[in-house]
Amino acid sequence: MFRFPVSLGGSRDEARHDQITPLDEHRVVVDEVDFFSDKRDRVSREIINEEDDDEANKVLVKMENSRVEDNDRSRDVNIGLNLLTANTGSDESTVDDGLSMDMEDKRAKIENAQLQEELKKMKIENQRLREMLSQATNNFNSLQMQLVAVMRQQEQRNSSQDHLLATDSKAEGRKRQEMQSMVPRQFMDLGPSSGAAEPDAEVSSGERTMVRSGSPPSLLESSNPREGGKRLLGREESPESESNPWGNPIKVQKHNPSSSNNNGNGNGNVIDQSAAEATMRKARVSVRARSEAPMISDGCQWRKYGQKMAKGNPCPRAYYRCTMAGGCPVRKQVQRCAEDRSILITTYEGNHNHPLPPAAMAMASTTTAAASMLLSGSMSSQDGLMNPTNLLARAMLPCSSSMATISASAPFPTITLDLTNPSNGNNPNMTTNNPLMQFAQRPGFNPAVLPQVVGQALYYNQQQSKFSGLQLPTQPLQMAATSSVAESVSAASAAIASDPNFAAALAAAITSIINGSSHQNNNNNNNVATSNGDNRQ
DNA sequence: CGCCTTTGACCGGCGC
DNA sequence: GCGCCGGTCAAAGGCG
Repeated sequence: MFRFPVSLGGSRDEARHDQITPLDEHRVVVDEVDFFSDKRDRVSREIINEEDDDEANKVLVKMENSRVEDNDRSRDVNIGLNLLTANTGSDESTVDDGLSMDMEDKRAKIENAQLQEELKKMKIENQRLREMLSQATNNFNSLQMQLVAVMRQQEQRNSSQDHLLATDSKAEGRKRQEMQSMVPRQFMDLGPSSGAAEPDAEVSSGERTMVRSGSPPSLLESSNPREGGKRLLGREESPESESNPWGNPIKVQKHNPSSSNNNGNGNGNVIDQSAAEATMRKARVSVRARSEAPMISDGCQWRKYGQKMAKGNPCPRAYYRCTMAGGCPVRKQVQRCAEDRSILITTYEGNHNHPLPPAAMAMASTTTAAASMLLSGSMSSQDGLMNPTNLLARAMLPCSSSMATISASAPFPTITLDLTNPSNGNNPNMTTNNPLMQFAQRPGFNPAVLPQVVGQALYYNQQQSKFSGLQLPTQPLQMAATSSVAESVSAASAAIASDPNFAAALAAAITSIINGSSHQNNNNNNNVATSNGDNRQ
């Protein structure tokens, strides 16, 4: 299972060999691999599915030939399919010279029937692999972030060790090492790969959700049964049993008053991880977008389960939960902005525990990335988590003064992605200067796409902020900023992989980030606070 | 009939 | 302890 990220991110052909070789149905595999290519291939397959069998074969051959330049395996399969038909004809003509045309027709019909069955099998297999791809893509994005975080921590640890040798006592250095080494474990435990790689192993008999829905564990929840114990069976897993589904971190601390100070004893890490997981469930991604529609379309199916009048806002707040799979913990709140009712504020919580359609992948990745980011902040310091200086000034602000913010006033960590016009911004031309904003305001833009990129970029920058700003306070800010830019590009690349249509605008945005990085160190964060003003939860 | 929305009630957290 | 508030539940009704 851990191969999925590698295969998706690296050489595609090698990955195919790894996974395909054991299989006998090489035809199917090639077509499935083509699934991974892009939407164009998907459209091609849909066309194929609508064709008659003979026609389908022709079209299929045509499509594979079109990809021969970059895919030798396609050629192999293509040849295989042709040989199947050609050999049949040639055999009959050479060996069975005396056979009548009826016999040939019968054989041809049999061949057609066989091909038909094979096509059906291929379709089923394609469907299955498409779901696997969705899962793997999601896992890949999260794993990639975790890997980079772990690698950077390793670097930071090395540098901090040097620094500590000169300044700190040995005991202090050991303590810091312990604190730092804790975070990567947390990341890995929280990673989606663990849940996706061994979903069955993670399912405990007491997990009502798993039993009920039969779907694989959530990317985040997958780690809960292992570490969290009973308290982690929140409402997202058993909605009827408890009232607080996401386990307020404060509450966790109440229940575990010695949590953060117990690193010394054996339970310290477990308790910290529990608190972090609770924080994870509380992590929110809020999207502000101009929309006349009651909801932005994010590819998921939602069911409204409540509506409340929020204080200070004449517009009611609607509560939705994901209904794409039973027991899915993902919920969202939709509310119009009090100041500008054309702005729709959609807040997402939780992570899906089921395969997602491609259209929904963006938001799922966003929530995962955001939760990881917020968790990582809470692991080291709530100050670091809530301090927008660390997070936003280093990558986002050069591009947009109000595009993404961390809410310090909300009772739980919230990332706000502002895709609206900079009504509160200082630069009225930002809409035209900011590539992301340009993309966000193009017709047909799905606001759900942008958060994926921003969330991942924020994650990386938050990581950088945490390590440089909090654990290594003496490190020059310039260094952190430079590094964070590179990682923003890395995070953005992952997003491109999942949404090719966004590549152009994103590339421009990243360029903007990089170009602006030289100025960002001196930027103040007034815009952050301003844009965050109406982010009330 | 099943699914969805609506809406009042309920519950827990939090501040005073 | 009390009240406020956010979040959720669940009954009732609508809709296809």
